[in-house]
Amino acid sequence: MGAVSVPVIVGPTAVGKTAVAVALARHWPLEVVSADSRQVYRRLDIGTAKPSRRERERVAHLGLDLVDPGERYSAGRFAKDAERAIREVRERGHVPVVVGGTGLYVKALVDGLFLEPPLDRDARRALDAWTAALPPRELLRWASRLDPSFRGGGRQRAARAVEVSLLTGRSLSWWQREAQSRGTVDPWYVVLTVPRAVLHQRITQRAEEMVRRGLIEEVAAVLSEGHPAHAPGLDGIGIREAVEYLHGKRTRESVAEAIAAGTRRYAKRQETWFRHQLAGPVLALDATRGANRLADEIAAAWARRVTP
RNA sequence: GGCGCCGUAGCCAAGUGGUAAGGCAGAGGUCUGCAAAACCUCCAUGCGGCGGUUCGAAUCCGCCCGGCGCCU
Repeated sequence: MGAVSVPVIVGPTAVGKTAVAVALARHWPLEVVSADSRQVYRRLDIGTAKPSRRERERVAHLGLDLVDPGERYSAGRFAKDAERAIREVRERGHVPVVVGGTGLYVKALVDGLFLEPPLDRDARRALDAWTAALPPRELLRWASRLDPSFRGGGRQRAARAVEVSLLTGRSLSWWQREAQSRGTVDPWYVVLTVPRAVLHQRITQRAEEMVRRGLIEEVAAVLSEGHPAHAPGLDGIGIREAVEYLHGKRTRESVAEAIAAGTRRYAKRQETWFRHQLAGPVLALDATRGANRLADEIAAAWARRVTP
């Protein structure tokens, strides 16, 4: 069976992806398959800017609230979850639309990752502890020793290269080259953009709104469940700054501005990703216009595409 | 009016005679299981202005401008 054609709406944070998806629901009986690495965490609703209850009532969203803040999620898990979600939506006779800003997740779904052999959990944890304690220079040396094709990229990637090599007996680049899987989704990309200055303005507004709507209280509640500050769910922009405040490491007044600054940098990285990493047809739309108008254009373009 | 201190990039800031550190912000980029992550590159022919001393001045001298403080 060949890949199925699926609309994939991407764009930087705060560009208005959710609003467009909701507006699109007037054209299609759609369900959103979220591609967002932060919104998978339960209870962190404000901090991850999840779609509102109202929006979720209008359009079903899959892929939110999948794990507790202490649990690690991953691109590989996402690819599996999203494939299943797409299948289920289709079985219901609805149109699956992938919506999200996590480029790697979209790539994992569309292009596939390499077929990772099962890694021994305990060995992995022990290795994690070892690489984490290694001086950066040493870790990089290990990575290039174990994987001659290691291209650098800092601690995190070096640790991954070391982990795969040591646990499987093959280098990471070997796996990437020899064990590549294929995605099951044929993407039809819609990239939403907005002039940088406008985006920055929206980001500032969103950051202030998060704090006003109770971000800090939300994070305090999650922290009180006993998660360490470095729990997987707590390292997102917004959450991080709230944790810093709650731990006395920054003032309450500085929280919103720090969130905005972090979000601006993140949005820039997202735009770089979407500029260079998407393979497939791309409909680029200026999202300065309203969601309804954008939805009209997307529906029209889609119809032109699928009806020869 | 007098005296003192200060003026270096959008912001913070080091540098007191040898050819402008660093950080933040910003821009561009990399990307195969932590990706809201991690990492890379770029960003002051110029140090408030004008003169002077010197082979050489952000650094020393004079005047001017701006800010702050104290005195009258």
